[in-house]
Amino acid sequence: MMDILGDSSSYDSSLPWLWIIEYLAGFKEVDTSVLQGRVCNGLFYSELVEMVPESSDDLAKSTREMIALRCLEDLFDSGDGLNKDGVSAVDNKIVFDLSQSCEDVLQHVLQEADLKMAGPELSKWDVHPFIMHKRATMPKCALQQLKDTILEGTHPLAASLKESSGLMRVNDIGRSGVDDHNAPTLRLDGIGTDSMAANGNLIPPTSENGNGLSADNLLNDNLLPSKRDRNDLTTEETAGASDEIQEQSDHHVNAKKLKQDGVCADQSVEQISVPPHGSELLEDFSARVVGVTEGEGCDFANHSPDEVMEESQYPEDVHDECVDSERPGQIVDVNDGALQHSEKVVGPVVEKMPQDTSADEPVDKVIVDETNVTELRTSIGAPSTETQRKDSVNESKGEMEHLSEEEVSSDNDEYHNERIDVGMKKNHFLGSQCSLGNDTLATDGCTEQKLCVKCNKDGQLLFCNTSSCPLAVHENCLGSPANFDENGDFYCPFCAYSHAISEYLEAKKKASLARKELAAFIHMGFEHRPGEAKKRLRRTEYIHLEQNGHNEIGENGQLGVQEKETTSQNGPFGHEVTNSLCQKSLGRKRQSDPSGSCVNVNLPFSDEEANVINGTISVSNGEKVGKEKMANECASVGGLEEQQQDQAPSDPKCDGNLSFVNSDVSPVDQREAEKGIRKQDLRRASSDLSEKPVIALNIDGEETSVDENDKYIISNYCIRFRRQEGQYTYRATPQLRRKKVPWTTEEEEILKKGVKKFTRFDDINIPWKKILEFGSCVFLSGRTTIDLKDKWRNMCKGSPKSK
DNA sequence: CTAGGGTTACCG
DNA sequence: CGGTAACCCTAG
Repeated sequence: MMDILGDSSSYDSSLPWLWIIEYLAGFKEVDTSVLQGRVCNGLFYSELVEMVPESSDDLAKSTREMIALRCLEDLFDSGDGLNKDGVSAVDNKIVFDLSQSCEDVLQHVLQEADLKMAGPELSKWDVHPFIMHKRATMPKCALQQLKDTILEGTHPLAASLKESSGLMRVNDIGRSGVDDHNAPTLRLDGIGTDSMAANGNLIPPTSENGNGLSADNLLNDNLLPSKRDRNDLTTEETAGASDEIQEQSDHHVNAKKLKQDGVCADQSVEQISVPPHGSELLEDFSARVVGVTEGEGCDFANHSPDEVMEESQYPEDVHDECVDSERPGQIVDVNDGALQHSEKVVGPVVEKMPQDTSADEPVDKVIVDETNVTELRTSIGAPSTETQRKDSVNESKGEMEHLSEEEVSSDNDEYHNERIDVGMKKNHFLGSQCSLGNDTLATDGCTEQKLCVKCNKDGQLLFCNTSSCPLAVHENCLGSPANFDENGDFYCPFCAYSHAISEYLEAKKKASLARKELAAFIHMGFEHRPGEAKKRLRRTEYIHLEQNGHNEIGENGQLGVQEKETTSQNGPFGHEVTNSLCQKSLGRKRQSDPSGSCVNVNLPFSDEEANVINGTISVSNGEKVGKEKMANECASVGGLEEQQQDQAPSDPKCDGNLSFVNSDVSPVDQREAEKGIRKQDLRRASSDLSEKPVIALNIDGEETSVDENDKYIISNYCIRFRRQEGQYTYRATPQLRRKKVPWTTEEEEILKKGVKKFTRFDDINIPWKKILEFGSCVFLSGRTTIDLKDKWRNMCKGSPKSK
């Protein structure tokens, strides 16, 4: 027998075998990183096989395939797509040892999918449907059976395996009377937080695995919210099933801990059945319920009706992101295992639905469940991905494609979530309607018995035409006209809605593509008349800086498209364009060739001047840091801008068009702009680089000089810039000077108070920072400690007594 | 982080 | 053009 788990002969009882078994048996999405270097144990595997001799072949085969698929998934989860050598790429990506021994299988799988032929173009979107399909066709009963055998403990090797796998810990501790024979239950009964922590096997050893993952990390970081959510479900339900006070206490302790992550531990089962994030939960639910309740039902496709539907209907959308985010936290822990039990008790079978854990935007408004769901979602939806989303501005690459995808992705997230919600709602619905008896099979039974899911009565029923949807309902019970497609097939409201979302997403993609093409078209237009465009740009004093090879207004006058759709009041091409460009442009400055090539700068003054100025620009490493901050801040100016939107410069021509705003640096004092660059002082001159009129180009490339109003905004821009310049480290490159921002009387007052408050009579230094914080609510946002100091100095000059 | 000298913008 | 407020730069 091939030792697919590696060839290490060491028998480390602390290895997380539980995870491995869970993973293998249930296609669990284990966080494989924690298994790195720990999965080699030939003895263990041999024993496993020995315990299930009749299925050992299947075990080996399916295990290898599962692992290979997992490798494939991991690879594509990274978004890299396949390299020319898919397998080697996988090897690089998949760090845990299992992959090594599955190379041949993976190779085979790849060939089967003809993936290698696709090469670099192959995207994970192409792969996931295949993977899911592949999985659906693979048996997993052998592993499930294996686990069962271990847990039953009748086999001579069961004891040792039980212990080394970690199964014993959860199985032996607090097995309750409601255990199901066929479904070895991993329970948390009697295991409080402390005992869990003490149970080394339940949580991967921290230091040993080399991942730096602590138990807490695993619980709090690796486990995704919904996973924890489910844990809560588990514990809560279990508590409910037991009268042991201690047990409940432990559960609550556990729940409390988990709750810290924004999970409401007090959610009822029903509430939990519609979790905020849903995806992982669904995944696990699905897999587990199948494994446990269906016994020999090894057909993955049979497990979750909608899964197949989703599979077929949303192959692209569903799988691209669904695995992405579920992976990091997928760990089979005790709670995880305990869920099996809970599910059996509870009943509702949560189907696998398209997953989208990257959905950082809670879709409260579309949540189909009642009560606390919205709150749940809100509390959980954001954490890990929120920042990523926010980073979109900073990481704006100026690539149309990039942004488009991002935009679509963002939007899709919402609808992925929505679909998840629909699916969950469906399950919840089915569960609540059919599983009055605490049996997950009740759901199936309900539909199999051809009873209306609404009234539980038979009669003239409409059956959802989605292949795997079990829903049957009386037309009268629908509450609205039945949905029939063009073929006259009925689709239940859940499937109909899911399908509608799918179509919507598809349309979104098309729109995005169309816009991309439009951008390309525009780009081409300028390419064909570079001179004209260039002239225009010069005439309008448009400053262009090149970055990363992405053109906005290129040196040739090319107009690349930088757009970022926003939902701001300004519509799709509002301020974010400005911000993005602003940020980008600064980035360009940072990256501009120190040699002073002026090619990327279309300055509003003569070439000579430009050259002179450029010659003075040198970018030191140290400066990069400072400017990096500036760039970031520039992006953040958006917040300010939003606040000022009512006053924000606008030009009718820009509305609805692709607007290109010279926000390269800060906008501007119009008067200064009129003066142009006439000072010989290089410092001033280079500062003035930024003080050009804001120019907006409409889609035709016509420049539109933005209204010169609103110095306030400008001032704030400048202030913000300066603020980020930070601590005035040495700057080789002259910086723009901030606009003057007069002190308000309120500011002066708070300054006085602050000085009084924080300065002792004999103090030599005044803690301006504290004072700034003290009066932060009054001080204008751009004020710095230096400003305070200077202002105080001036105040003292004018009125020495004030101090 | 702060102090203090220097610089710039603005206004009368 | 000078005064002043605000900002900039550098040293410690």
